[in-house]
Formats: sequence, structure tokens, C-alpha cells
Amino acid sequence: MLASALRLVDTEPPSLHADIVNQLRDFIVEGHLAPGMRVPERELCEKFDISRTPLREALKVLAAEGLIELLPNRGARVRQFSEADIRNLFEVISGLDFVAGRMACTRITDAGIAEIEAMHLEMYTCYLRRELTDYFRINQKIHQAIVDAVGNPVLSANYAKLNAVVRRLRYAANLVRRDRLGDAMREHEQIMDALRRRAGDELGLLMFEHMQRKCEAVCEHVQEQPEARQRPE
Amino acid sequence: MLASALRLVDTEPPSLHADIVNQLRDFIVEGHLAPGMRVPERELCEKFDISRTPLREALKVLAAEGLIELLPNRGARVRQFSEADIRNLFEVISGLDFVAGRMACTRITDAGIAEIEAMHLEMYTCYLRRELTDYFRINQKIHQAIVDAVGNPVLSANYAKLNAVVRRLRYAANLVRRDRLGDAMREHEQIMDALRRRAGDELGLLMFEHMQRKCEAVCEHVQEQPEARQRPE
DNA sequence: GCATCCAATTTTGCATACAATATATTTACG
DNA sequence: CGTAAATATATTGTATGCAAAATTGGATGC
Repeated sequence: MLASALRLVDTEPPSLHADIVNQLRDFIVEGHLAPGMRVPERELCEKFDISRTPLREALKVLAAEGLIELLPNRGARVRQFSEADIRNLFEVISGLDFVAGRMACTRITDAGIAEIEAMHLEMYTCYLRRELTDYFRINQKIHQAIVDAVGNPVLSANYAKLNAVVRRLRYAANLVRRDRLGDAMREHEQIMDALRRRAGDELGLLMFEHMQRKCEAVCEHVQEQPEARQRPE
Repeated sequence: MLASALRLVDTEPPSLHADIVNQLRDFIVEGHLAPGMRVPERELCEKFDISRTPLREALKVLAAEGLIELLPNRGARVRQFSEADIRNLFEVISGLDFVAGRMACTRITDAGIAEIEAMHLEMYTCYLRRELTDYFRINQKIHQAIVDAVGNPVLSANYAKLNAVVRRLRYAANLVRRDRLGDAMREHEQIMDALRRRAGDELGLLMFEHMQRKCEAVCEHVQEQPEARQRPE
């Protein structure tokens, strides 16, 4: 998903380098490297079967994305996000959700709306059955679908990048704070309603506020369970 | 300006690598390399007095930012922006302006408002005197100041990066379409008014719409004068 | 005279090598 | 026995080297 979004903004054929960046990003986002941990260059070189040069190029890119930080002469570390960091990220993401909602209404096809409607129903089913993993997965898909419906590769790419960073956190928050789930579901109902009516002004604000609330939920969760302080080494 | 914004998101002491990225970005943004042109690795190595390895690392980062594109086995080229590209960029930027306006109102100090007020008056003077270069420069400063007033490094960094890409174009548009200037000035009056009242809801939308209109102005300009098709080589 | 094919050169992408810096281990000393 | 200096090791950052691919120049054929 992220790979394809990023592919759109670079307009070139699939390149080896981009693949390594994406593989490494996924590897980190999926939590194989604990936050605060050193990024083991040699290990990763062996894992991806490449030399240090292309790996280090990828590290610079991921550092620019904010996923890792580069300490001069002391290598790369997986970034640890404080509550403030998370709020900052969500603030930017919600701004993108705002434009996404607003613009999607003017450009999405009827078929596109139908697709999102289908996902929404599917998510509702998961909600009723309390299948949280699937609920979360479809939730993400809906947001990405609305963003992609705008047909703006720059938006899609930036959205995907920022989301990569907070993905795990959002998941955890949904799992923990079950009472949030009902509110989120109601907000999604409103979002669908505005989308059906192609009420862009309304949808933009709804999505913005929806993300702001999701931010609060995630932050509350992070406070309770300070996100895997797994030996910052 | 951009360098400092980016420094905030990376939390490390100034590194040589980051410097090269910033130098190279400025070099491109300032127009020393024509859009569509090949990026001459060897020349730049000599210019910055470094070897190819760190230069190539910088190129990957700038490619991720969308400033250049990497063609496999055919090196880096300075990206040429179509009208669609510019619209896409502005769409994202205006989303960031939306959050910026909204959030700035809740966090900016009275002193901060006073500073922006001062810049606004200075800009108005330039407007009256038709000093377009200064007008434009202060205009940019005001937007950046509102964004920075939010106190969100992620927002500031992303905003600065996206703006780097369109900076020259905006400048050109303001110079060409003089009738736009009066409208822009009126919009800025409204923006100042909302900021004084700390009316976040209002300011967010005002800034969003302001950027949308600026986008239109830039695009009209680009159509007339298809942005330096200087031998795409 | 123009297009096409082939060799020579340049450029790219990756691997490796090497100096500088940080980390770990050992050793000396209080 | 604990602490600190000193050495050894590993890791980082950059330069260089080399194979593969692309570009260039020129010769050949039509």
C-alpha cells in the first residue's frame, strides 16, 4: 500500500533502491526493531543481502521521514515517540484528512463511493462482532481509500508516510479503549453520510475532527502503557 | 529557514550529511539546475568537495522529497512540474495551512500575534509601494510564522519541504498577475483579523481557501509561461 | 545525405577499503 | 574490591574500485 503510493510520486519504473527503502520501512514499522534500539547495519546487510552503501542510503531516507534518527558517529536508532511527537504527527495527518475529505467529494466516482460504502458495511460487521483486528484493518483501508480518491499522488504519498509512523500505535489504542470504538463507529457513519451527499465542506471537517479524537485516544493509551520501553539498549 | 525547521524534527546535533542535503536542496531550489536537467554527479562532488557516496545519499533524500527523480541506471534529473503536479502540491500545502491556522490560534502568544501583525503592516507597505520582491518575501515569512506558532516541528518541517518545491513558482505568479495582489492582500487582512480574535475555526478555513486561490494564480501563470522549458536535455 | 549498427567512453550502482570515532575489555592503581 | 586509565575491538563515515549499463562518436551501408 505504502509502496504503491510512493511509486506514484516518483514516476520511474520500480527500482532496486526504492524496494530496499520500502522493505526496511516495513521491517521497522512492523516492530521488528524496538524503538530506541540501534539499527544493526551489518545484520540488515546480511538480511537483505546487500552491502552497506545501499543500506545506508535507505537509512538516510528513513531518517528524513522521521522513522529513525541519525546520531553522528553513533549510527542510526529507531525513533521513540513521545506523546508530544504523536500529537504532532496526528495534527499533520488530520490536516491531510481535511483536504482529503474535502477534495474527494468533488472527484470520487459513484463506483468509488460504492466501494467505500462496502468497506464501511464490512467494518460495521466487524464492529458488531467485536473483531477488532479486522475492524482496524478495514478502518485504515477506508481512510486510505478516501485519500486515494482525491487522485493526488503527493497527498497519498505523504499520508502513507505519516501513517506508517503511527500505525502500530493506532492499532493498540483501538484494542485497548473499547469505549472509543462506538464513538469512532458513529463518526464513520457521519463521514459516510457526508461522502454520499458529496458534501465536501462537511466531510473535510468531519474527518479532521475524527482524527483529532483518534489522536486523543492514542495518547491516552500511550500514557497508560508507555509504548514498549523495550530496552532502549 | 528550511534547515532550521528540519533540524527540529531530527533531534541530533548538526551533521555533515544534513548540511550537504540542505546545500544541495538550496542549490536546486534556487534554480542553479534547470528543471529536467541531469544532475551532474561529478561536478557537484567537486563543487562541495566530497566524494560520490555522501552526494548520492543526499540525492536519494531529495528524491524522496520529490525535488528530483531517480531514473534507474540513468541518474538523477531535476524534476519538472506539470500543472497537475503544482495543483497536487498546493492541495497538500493548503491542508497544512488549515491545521496551522486552526492550531496557531490556540497556542500563539500575544507577542507572537504582535510580531505577525508587524510583518503584516510591513507587507502592506510593500503592497502600496508595489515593492513586489519584498512583498513576496514577507508574505512567505508570515505564513511560515503562523505555521511555526503552532509549535509542531513535524508540521513546520513538512510545510517547509513542500514549499521549497513551489517557492520559485509562487514568486513568479505574484509578479505576473498584479490583479491577484489586491485580492491576496484582502485575504491577508481577513487572516489577521481572525488571528487577532484567535478564531481558529475561521482562520483555518481562511488560510485553506487563501492557498487554493494562490494555487489558481500560480497555475494560470504556468499555463501562460510554461516554466522554463530550458532544454530538458 | 541519412539512418543504423558497432566500438569507445562515460556514467551509474554497488562492493570494498581505509581512516576516524566510539565502545568494550583489560590492566593498573588506589 | 572498585575505579579509572589504556589498550583492543568494533562501528561509523567517506573514498575508491570495479562491473554493468547507457551514452557518445564514428564507420558502414543504403
